[in-house]
Amino acid sequence: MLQTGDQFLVKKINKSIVLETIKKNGPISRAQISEVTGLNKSTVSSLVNELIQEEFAYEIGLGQSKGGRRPLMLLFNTTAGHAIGVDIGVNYLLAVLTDLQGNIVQETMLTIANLSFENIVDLLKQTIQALIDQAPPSKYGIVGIGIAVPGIVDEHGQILFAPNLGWENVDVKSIIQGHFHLPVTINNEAKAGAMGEKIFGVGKGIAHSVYVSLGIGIGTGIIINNELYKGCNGFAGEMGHIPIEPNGKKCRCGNRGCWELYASENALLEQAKALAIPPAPNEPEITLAHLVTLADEGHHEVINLFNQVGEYIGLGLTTIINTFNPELIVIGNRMTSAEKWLINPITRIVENRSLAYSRKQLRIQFSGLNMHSAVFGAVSFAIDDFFANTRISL
Amino acid sequence: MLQTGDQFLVKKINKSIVLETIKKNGPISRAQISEVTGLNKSTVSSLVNELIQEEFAYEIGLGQSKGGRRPLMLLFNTTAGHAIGVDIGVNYLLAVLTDLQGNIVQETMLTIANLSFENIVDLLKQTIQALIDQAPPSKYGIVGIGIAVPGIVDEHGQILFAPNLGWENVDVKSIIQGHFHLPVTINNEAKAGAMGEKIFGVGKGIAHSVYVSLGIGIGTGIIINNELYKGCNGFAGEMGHIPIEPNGKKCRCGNRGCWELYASENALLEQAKALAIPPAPNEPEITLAHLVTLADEGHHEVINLFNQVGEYIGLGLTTIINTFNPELIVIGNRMTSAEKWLINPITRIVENRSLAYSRKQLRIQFSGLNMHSAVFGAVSFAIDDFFANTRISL
DNA sequence: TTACTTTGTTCAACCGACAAACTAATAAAA
DNA sequence: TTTTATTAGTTTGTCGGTTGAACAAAGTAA
Repeated sequence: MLQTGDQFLVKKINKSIVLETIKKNGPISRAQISEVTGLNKSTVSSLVNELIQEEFAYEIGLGQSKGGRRPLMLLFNTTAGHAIGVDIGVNYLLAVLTDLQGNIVQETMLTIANLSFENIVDLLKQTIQALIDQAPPSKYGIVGIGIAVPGIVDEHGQILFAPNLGWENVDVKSIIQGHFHLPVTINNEAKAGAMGEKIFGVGKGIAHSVYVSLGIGIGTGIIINNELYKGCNGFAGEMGHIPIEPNGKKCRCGNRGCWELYASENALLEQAKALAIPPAPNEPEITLAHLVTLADEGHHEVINLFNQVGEYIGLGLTTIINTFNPELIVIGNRMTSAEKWLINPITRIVENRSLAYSRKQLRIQFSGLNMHSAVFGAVSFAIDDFFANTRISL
Repeated sequence: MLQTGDQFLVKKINKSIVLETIKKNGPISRAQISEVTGLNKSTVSSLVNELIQEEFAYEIGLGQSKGGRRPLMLLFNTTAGHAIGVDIGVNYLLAVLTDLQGNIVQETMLTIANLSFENIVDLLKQTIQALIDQAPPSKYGIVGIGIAVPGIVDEHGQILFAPNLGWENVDVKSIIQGHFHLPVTINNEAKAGAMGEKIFGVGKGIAHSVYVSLGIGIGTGIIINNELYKGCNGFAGEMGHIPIEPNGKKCRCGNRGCWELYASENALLEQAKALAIPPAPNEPEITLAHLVTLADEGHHEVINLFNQVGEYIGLGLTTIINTFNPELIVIGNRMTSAEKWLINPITRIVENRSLAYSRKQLRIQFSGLNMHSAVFGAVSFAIDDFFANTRISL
């Protein structure tokens, strides 16, 4: 059964447009909204009044006159409700409580010692409960919980495979939903990162972009027509496993020469070990942070290593550029900390290898969200779902 | 300015749904349409009557009773108008006149001897005029002209670069539009092929698919959410130039090791030449058809060659599968004639190298449209534009 | 013949967007 | 200061579209 049209659909569309306009351009008057959106003044007035009733917007006072009656300025009520986002990393758990515009109210970061499923679920429950307890009272309360995980998630939010956590076929969604009786969305970490950048980061307002999560492995989140592309089963964007070296190293995915074997943090560290580069004095193993320090100190081997890995990153980006002709590529996750040493080889390869046409309007940027892309994305899923579902019923 | 909602939008949506339902499920009664779409009986009745007035649908007679009054069956009026599609190949020009459902009324195929721009434009004009002259009279006449070209086309229909035709920055759209005073759409050959398969071929009804045009070079057309994805400047899908061998052969695009250097018809023929495989007795150069014949006759070297090229094809498909998680990959263009010798290495590589999750629901099919994918796609652009534009005014 | 179904139309009700007329508030000009 | 023009926001009536109920038409089954 297709989505047919009726007056409720019209109202939903227009009300969304009005709210989005207030969110984006606030403080803004009714008259300006009418001008910007093309909607009639009276339509805007009526919709705005409903939004005020529902506490999604409020009047902040009179604005500057432009030669006539002074406008009544409107603002989005960011604290009509709150949302929770969680990023389950391989050895950490980052959780935030935000208002409806993604402003962080409270944040928890903890290191995971015991990787067992039961332990992580317990930590999840405790952390989320703590955040819920700290949420200021509001009209809509906690509107939802978004969770990002480093693994393969299907279209129903089932976690099929998270190798770095040792999980297979686990239903975190039902567990958390059953425990808190709140809407829960589960998404792959790279997809969440893509949405985080799209809503709160450098991807704001950009229709077609690709987020590349360069972490222990590599994942990508693809934004097409302002929406996350999930593919027919939810598995789109597993570009960490595109073949880059046809006869390259064997990957546990079954393929050979996968991109992430050459361009991820893991790849970098393994090669550093192979070169017998010593770890920092007080650490047992070599770390990314230490490699950056060594490069900063002028360590030639390490600088070459970054060059080499950067070139492989650029090679994968070439595939992305020629395939998607995106307006923006955002590079996120742990490897952003080495931006300084990676940006040159990346741009060199991209400029030499990708199609000039597809590259014309392209920007490549490192995430500015400071490792919060995924958690912001998780939040944005929760908030989007809230608006998509609640507002229909009006 | 965003697309706001009003009653006209609602009507446009619903009328489209009704017409699509008739197209897809006809012969069908008003009552059945109401049931299938969820629209009210009276709404359906009123919209159907308008469609009949406009000659987009007609009543074909009474159907079988299901225990009550016999239904009046409706059919889409495929000949309310006609469309023209042209596929400009590297040495041929294929043009068709079809009805509104893509049924071919007339077809012209001619070989191009003189590749000069002026000559091809002349041929285009003559061929199109001949088809227009042969179109049966109808309410809407020729609704549009769609043209597919082997090259890079921007979002405005400008042909920026067609290496195999020797064209750069030519405005065929304005020329043809000015000459015939009909709407003209220009698209890349692979994008057209993708739409052709989506509307008239094996891709019918499939939301996410990728069409791979294996011809002299390689191009791809990406269907996402039932729509062609063009990217931010119209250049998406240039996957012939994704790097497959990082230190491979130099490509004229500036990159190295591009997919099309290893998996296209050209790649196949060049390697055949390198192996000194002799051409057919009466032909100056080796051809694909002849290689297929040799393979059929058991020529080991040629069979190995097909295996090798097929494996490279599979390698690129792996990238497509892991990136897009499509429901369907359609392989089209000239290399389809070697399906028999390519299908095995392709599936072997795909099964060994692509992610099992992403592959679960995947089908890989060779085009059944017999080299007509692109020309059908060109037609579908013309027809789609007609319905998108005409019907708004109602 | 009667009762029940299914199909398609008609008509009043409703809902939302819109345009025009209105009130309100202000700046600039006389 | 008064007048005029301008901008902001509300009110009112109209228009177009979907909907549901009632109805007529045309059938089946017992």
